[in-house]
Amino acid sequence: MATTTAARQRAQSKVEYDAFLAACPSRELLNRISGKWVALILAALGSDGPHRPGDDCAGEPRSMRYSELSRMLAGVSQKMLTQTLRSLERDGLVSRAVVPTVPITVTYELTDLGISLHRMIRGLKTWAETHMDDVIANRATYDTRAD
Amino acid sequence: MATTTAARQRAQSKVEYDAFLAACPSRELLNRISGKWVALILAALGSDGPHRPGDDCAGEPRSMRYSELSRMLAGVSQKMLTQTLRSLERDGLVSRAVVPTVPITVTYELTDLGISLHRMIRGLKTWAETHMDDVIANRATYDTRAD
DNA sequence: GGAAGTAGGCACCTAAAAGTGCGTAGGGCA
DNA sequence: TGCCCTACGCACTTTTAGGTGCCTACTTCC
Repeated sequence: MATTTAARQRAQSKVEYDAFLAACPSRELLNRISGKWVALILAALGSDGPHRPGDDCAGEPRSMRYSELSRMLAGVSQKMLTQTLRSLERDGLVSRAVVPTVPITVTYELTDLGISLHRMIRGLKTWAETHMDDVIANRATYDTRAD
Repeated sequence: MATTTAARQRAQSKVEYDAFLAACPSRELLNRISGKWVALILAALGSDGPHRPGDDCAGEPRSMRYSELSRMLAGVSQKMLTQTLRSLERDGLVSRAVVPTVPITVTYELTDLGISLHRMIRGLKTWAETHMDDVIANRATYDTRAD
């Protein structure tokens, strides 16, 4: 007995929509880069370090060691750094190289795909720097208005 | 007694780094757009609906009603739709207008700032569509290699 | 010979985001 | 006359990203 035909219809389209969402490349990209440390690592390997406020951050991509990254991204835990680097390596965005020096060291570097992504993120950063002030301002007026 | 001087040094830089992160505009932008429904709502109001696979999605921004959005984004719960719309309105990215028709209706529309953000997200979407396949492929090879 | 660096692994815990379910108040409609 | 529509609000639960702490083996330095 079809007590609720409209509801049934909606449930169906919801299932389809969820399936669509799961396969959506934009969605996956957002999931990929919205991790707390992903953008930071990409920025560090792309040589626009967050600790130089003055420069315009157009450095060459370079390779960095695990401990070097750990010091640069001062707030990151070892677990999260390892985890994030692994997932980035898995996706072919960074490459990992073990160097058999006296104490063994590991270096990480952006791949071509990673460099491409890093450039896109730089565009995102540009938008943020030019427009986020407006957003913050709007937020403030909205909050005071709601008093 | 300074048992661990290096550790103390790291703790200090961690605090500074965390403070830096909290104020970073790029970080805030990522937090803003990485919400599950944010990009979908922006896309819907910007008229590149996710359900038209063929077109190149260069439509005009248009205003939509709450229920219209709710049907288009079939998977969204009413709570999340309201919550996300509110936060977008708070940030000045969409505008809300109550229309006193027979049953009261509410329409939402992109502001100029919202349109600007939407254009940037479209660039992100372009990157995703051209490169995410590679990422998925890399992921697959990595996983099989790790067997 | 204990501290510190080398690059992590493993288990548990927390806090925030998202989902679920129920209620509203007024009206249309079969 | 009892259900559905409008656009939500509120309380509860689930999921998961991220954090904390403790462990490894080996080596060098003081």
